[in-house]
Amino acid sequence: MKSYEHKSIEKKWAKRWEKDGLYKTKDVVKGKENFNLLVEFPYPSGNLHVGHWYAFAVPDILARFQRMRGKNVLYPIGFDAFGLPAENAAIKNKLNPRTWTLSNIEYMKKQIRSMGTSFDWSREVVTCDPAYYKWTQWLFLQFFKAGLVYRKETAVNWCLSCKTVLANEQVVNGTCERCDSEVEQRQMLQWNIKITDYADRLVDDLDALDWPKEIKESQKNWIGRSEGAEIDFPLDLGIKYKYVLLHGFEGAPDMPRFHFWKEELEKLGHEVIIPALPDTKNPSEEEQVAAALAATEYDERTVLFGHSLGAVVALKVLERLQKPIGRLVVAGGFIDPEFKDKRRNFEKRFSWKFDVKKIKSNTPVIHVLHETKDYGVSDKQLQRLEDFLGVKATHIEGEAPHFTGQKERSVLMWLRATIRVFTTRPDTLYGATYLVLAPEHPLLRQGFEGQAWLSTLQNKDEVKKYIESSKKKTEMERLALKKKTGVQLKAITAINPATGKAIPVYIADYVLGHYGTGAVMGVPAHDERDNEFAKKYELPIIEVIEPAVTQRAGLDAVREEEPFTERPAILAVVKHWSEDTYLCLAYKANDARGFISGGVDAGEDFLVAAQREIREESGYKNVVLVKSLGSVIHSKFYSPTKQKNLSAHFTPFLFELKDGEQEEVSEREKRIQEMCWMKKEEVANFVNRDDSRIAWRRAMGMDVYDGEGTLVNSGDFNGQSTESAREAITEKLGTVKTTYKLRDWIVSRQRYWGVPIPIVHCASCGPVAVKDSELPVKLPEVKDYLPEGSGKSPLAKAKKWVQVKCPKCKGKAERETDTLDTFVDSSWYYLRYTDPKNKKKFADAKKLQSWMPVDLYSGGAEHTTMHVLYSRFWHKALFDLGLTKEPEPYTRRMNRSLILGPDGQKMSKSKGNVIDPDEVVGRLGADTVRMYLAFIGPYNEINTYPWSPDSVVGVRRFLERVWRAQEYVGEADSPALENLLHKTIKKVGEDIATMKFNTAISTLMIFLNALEKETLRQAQGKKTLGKAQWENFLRLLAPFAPHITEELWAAGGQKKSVHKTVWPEYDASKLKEETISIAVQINGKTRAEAQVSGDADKKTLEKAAREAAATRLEGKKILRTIIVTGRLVNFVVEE
RNA sequence: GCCGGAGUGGCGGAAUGGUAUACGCGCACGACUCAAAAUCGUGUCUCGCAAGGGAUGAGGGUUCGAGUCCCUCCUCCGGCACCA
Repeated sequence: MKSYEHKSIEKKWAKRWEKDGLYKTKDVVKGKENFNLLVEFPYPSGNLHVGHWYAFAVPDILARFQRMRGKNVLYPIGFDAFGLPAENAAIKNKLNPRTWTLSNIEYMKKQIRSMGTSFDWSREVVTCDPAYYKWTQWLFLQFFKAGLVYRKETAVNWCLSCKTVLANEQVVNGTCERCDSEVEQRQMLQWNIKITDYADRLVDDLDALDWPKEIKESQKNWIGRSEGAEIDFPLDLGIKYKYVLLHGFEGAPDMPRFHFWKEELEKLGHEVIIPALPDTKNPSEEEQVAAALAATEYDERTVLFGHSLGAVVALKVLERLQKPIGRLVVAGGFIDPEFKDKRRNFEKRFSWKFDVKKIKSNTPVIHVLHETKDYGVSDKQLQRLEDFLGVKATHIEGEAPHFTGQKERSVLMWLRATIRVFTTRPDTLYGATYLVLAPEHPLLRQGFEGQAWLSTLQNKDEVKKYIESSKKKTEMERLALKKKTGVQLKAITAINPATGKAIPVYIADYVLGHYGTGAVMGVPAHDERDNEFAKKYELPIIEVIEPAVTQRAGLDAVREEEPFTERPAILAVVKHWSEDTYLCLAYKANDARGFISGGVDAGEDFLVAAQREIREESGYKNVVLVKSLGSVIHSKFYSPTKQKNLSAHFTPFLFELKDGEQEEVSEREKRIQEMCWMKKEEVANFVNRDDSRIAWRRAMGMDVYDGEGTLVNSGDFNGQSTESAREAITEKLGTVKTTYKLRDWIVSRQRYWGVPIPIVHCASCGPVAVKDSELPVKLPEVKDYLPEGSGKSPLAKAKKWVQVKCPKCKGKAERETDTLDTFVDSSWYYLRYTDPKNKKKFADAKKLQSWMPVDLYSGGAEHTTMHVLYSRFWHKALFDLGLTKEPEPYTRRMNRSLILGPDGQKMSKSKGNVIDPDEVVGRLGADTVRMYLAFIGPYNEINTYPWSPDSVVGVRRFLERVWRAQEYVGEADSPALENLLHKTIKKVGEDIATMKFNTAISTLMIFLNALEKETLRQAQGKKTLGKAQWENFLRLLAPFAPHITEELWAAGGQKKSVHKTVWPEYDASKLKEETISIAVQINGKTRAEAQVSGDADKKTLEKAAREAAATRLEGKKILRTIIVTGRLVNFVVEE
């Protein structure tokens, strides 16, 4: 027999398999079920590392196993070939990024082939291939046409030294990943994809997926959905206006919305006039304008508002005034009678002629509000209005179409200055004692919508300075300086809509501009951050929630269905007279630990009651009240001593003992609880009752209670639970709103080496999609790949390429020069695998259907919230467009572990701990490396495994012993090994299916150990193993070590590849052992063993066990005997 | 801080609520050898001479029986992080 020479064996079979097309996958095979196994395709960095082996070679075991189990398996591979490293290398070495990338791919393909993986290379996908990115562009345009893509001024990371935009992942701790220099936030026009439209579905659809919990959780976390309310706080700017509100066609001054606006404006001290316009069912210009003019005097403090036809009247009024007013607001207005739904009878009674010059000279500010679902006013009409007034309309979703709801709050917002806040705790509204705006808040923007709202601001310079300084603050500084800073907007106050009270307004950078509305209400009593801020700026802290806790676990958990006994009570934190210790009680009946507490008798003073309780429970007589510990703490629990549910309302106090004078505590009290003095730092851990914990935190002055409870100081809502108050207060004073942490996906990259965005900019048509027939828009050749300092992509340097004709109007136009984020490329590559060569479609629908969804997707944990989330979104969007048939792309997702260097550190060149797989493969063989990586630990759990150069040798030894074992193969099956073989077949199959490759391998090792023992020792080297047994063993080993098994298989005379054979079946009848050893336990502890036959019944087991433990059972009374067939007998005896 | 995961020999790890430490590495001793390597054999949680006892991060609970289920705490790892 030759020795095991892995090099020649592996080379030989790799060649043969490829020649035979062993792994070519057909889309449909009759009688076979399809199985789509996906691994993340690699970036062609140029060199394969151990991580790649772990990612590709280990799942290959499953792919091979499933094939042997009769599945038609798709195991594809490709390259994620666009991206920065190529461009950086190109800049550095003056190469073409394409050349660099393609040669890397060639090299890596060779390396990947050395793994012995069963990839179907005929389906290879390369994202930088125009044949691929044609469809990336096409899919992007489908989204563009569906309105999922938009351009927006977005804050981007700008590296001051590289003079380019960086992706978030390239910003590490606020500095540039490459050059370590400062990164600044800049506003730039960027292409965005509306992933936030899918936020809800991306969260909700997770429930139905068979994914590990941690992956689902981190996606949920990342999306960060929170439900709450938006509440409007009107501003009092110190100026009183006169509002003239003009109603529309068929309207009247007493319509609910006019009533609402009037009421709200009057609350702020403004004057409101709503003239009744005549002949409202049959209106004429002359009559209506005259009525409006007669209603009042118009001057610079007048705010003129017109709704619908009222807007036309308002414009006419302005035409005739002698002096200007303060402001004009129109909602649902128009200047011509061409409505999109129907004609109106006033069409001919108005002139539809306006003196725009006059109008504009009579008002310094014009606001045009357009309702997004307006049924009458058409886009064309709106456009004409905008053009006419020279003002861009503000698009708002009203309460009802055309702003006809009962309370049109959004209109009100534009009538008066309003700050809208988002909160998840509307129940704490009465405790809002100030407002805070983010420095980026639109109200603060210079010349905000032309409004002079901040004209009365007293400390303009200070505010400006603060805004400037926070803009300059880098992310790093913001993180480092966690202390809250802010500046008050002086002479401006907001009105708390619940209390009607004036509260101060601040700007502070602890409020984020991009989350919620960019403004928050400060509730210092119930929010830690607000509390910190309020303390610093000495703002009032008003408690509006009394904590309410319910004991849910343990012996004092409330008993369901039993009634509660209400009782007023006290809770006393008592400090030692000389030491820094506190009196705690441990209740004997229920393991509860807390402070002294007790009921207050009818008519009894709370302080007196507290002193009485201290005396009764501890015996101490002389106490002094230090302070009251705030509001009542409501607590529901079960009292074992009283044997009933209690609903206690504790008034908490802090006392200090004057001295140690103590009287004897009654026997009854001693039975109930034990008293002890705990050191200050130990109390928090010792006390386990929630009510006592709250009291303790208050005693230590660190309580900001943000839990549930009962409302106080909240007007009509007093006494309600926080839960119901959230709904009730939102209903009355706000609107329900859900916000997300997830932001839209910015896909613009000002980089060369990516997919060109297939859009053309035309001066008259705006951004226009490139025609399908013109796709792909190929990357132009440029001289150098350095980004321009201006933030333009290097594509802009291809001047000729940029100049095109507009696909719509054929006029002069320019190509978009940004490229797409590479996450776009990888958002759909798994779809292309199903039909990689299709020239007419991104993939054929039938082929998609035969392979999608992916059965198992294995990849790195770092992609959980990026690639995996993006591609789920992408797939859902395609689903909505009817391009895919299923709403989720991946049935199962699995995150892979990380392979560390031998020193337990992450492998890196600088640490010198990098394992070169090519070297190890050369020395020990691909089979050894594959198998070692599979053996290192469970593949379906996330962990970190150091590469162990010693352990890898262990696997090599195993394969060498397998090689030698061919010598033991005779003709007749070994009866001694038959049972074990069938057990091995069962276990290995089960373990591979659940990706526990490590235990599958150990099972194979156990079989080989037994085989050697049997052959070498029992049979002294005779050929004991049957040929059939040996071939079964080889088939079990084949998915792990494909080369050596193929060689041994062929050496045994087989012509067909072992990888084309079927997985062995086990014979259930052969799994049973003749004799087994069972455990004999006494009181649950193993004390002896007994040998019984494999099918022994309970009686036999008990008899054998009694004999085995006879001496130990002597003189003991057996109370119970528990018999578990095939396992153990447990005697429960008297101690 | 919040969310998630995990703590078992010297190391990677194994164990449907049922004989804890399978399998592999390492180590020790032995065989083979002039010798070494390779290979093979034996042993290898801990206390104890033994009989026995103890141990799965710590403490408690449920159970005939807990590494596994429940509660409290500690430590480590991952993610998010002023998200209102």
